[in-house]
Amino acid sequence: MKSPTELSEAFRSQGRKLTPQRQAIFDALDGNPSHPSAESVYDMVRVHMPSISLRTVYQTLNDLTEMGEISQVDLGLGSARFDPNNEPHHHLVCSGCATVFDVAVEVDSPLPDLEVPAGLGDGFVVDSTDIIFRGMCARCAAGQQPTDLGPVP
Amino acid sequence: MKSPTELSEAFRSQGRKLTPQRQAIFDALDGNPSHPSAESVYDMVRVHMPSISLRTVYQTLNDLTEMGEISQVDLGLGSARFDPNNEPHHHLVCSGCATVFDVAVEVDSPLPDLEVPAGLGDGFVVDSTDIIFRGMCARCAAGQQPTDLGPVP
DNA sequence: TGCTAATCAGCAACTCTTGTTGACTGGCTC
DNA sequence: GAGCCAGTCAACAAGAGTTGCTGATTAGCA
Repeated sequence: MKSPTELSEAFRSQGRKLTPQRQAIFDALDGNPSHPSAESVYDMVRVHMPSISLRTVYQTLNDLTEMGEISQVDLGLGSARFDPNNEPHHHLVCSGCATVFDVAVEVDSPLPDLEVPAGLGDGFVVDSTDIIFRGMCARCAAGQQPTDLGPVP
Repeated sequence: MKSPTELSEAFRSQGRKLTPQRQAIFDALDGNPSHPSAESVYDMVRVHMPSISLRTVYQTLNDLTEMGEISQVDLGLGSARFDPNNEPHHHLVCSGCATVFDVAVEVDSPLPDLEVPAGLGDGFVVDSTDIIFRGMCARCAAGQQPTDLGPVP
């Protein structure tokens, strides 16, 4: 993801206005290795700006998603997660603490080998491939507390 | 998935009661190649049993999931989908009509090649791998109406 | 400084799902 | 067949997550 400064420029260059609320959200996302939910971003931003509303956080996250600066991923955790990592990657999801890890995996052009029920998926054009590895992170597997990143609600 | 008759037996053998509502739900799922949502199953069942409640459909689908007869998948479509296909498989999701197709894909032991940020996901034990191919089905890509299966809401 | 469109906060409402509750019923025993 | 009871039912409401609406506020520009 771009730095907060670069994001500010990108916002301005698109005719969007730069507000303190948005800057606070940029800061919260900057260098954040977790995959925060909107609620989680809201909590982080409220520390410095208690008056901000959850509505504004959703709006700004959606704006960033529209601009392609972050991506919205649904990992089946009940809420959408926002991912500042724009490199091609997939996800490890810990079923213990709901922490999400990025992971780089090469999947070699899977489509030619697809076995699709006749008449159903043939002719399907694949735009993107999401791979989600579910399991337990080392800490949870060891019965310890989740990593320092903690559960991202 | 088992046939409605086999499911009835399975229910009885587990001490669960067999009600007309449940049988109607078994029938709706039997041989259903789509990946219906609870609401969609509800609609199908209501054709023959208008008095059934959505609550009962959820309850029965969850019972079947608990019994391992069907599986619940979250494909980021806003609602859970129930998948009678118990064979190992992955999913094609059409972003046009939200139709879900089953697909058999071999992914060769991906973990050894994982590149996980140091200190984060190392030691992660993978239980299951979900692969979701997103794109357009042939009909939607051609700008036509969705397949006969129709949009599964 | 003043204007204007974009943005804000707050509220309500929406969708999906599940908890609660009192009434009903399938399956068992007698 | 009658009676019992755990399991199941429908209806209602509520919870979580998200978004639409609206009047007030504000960033950015001239």
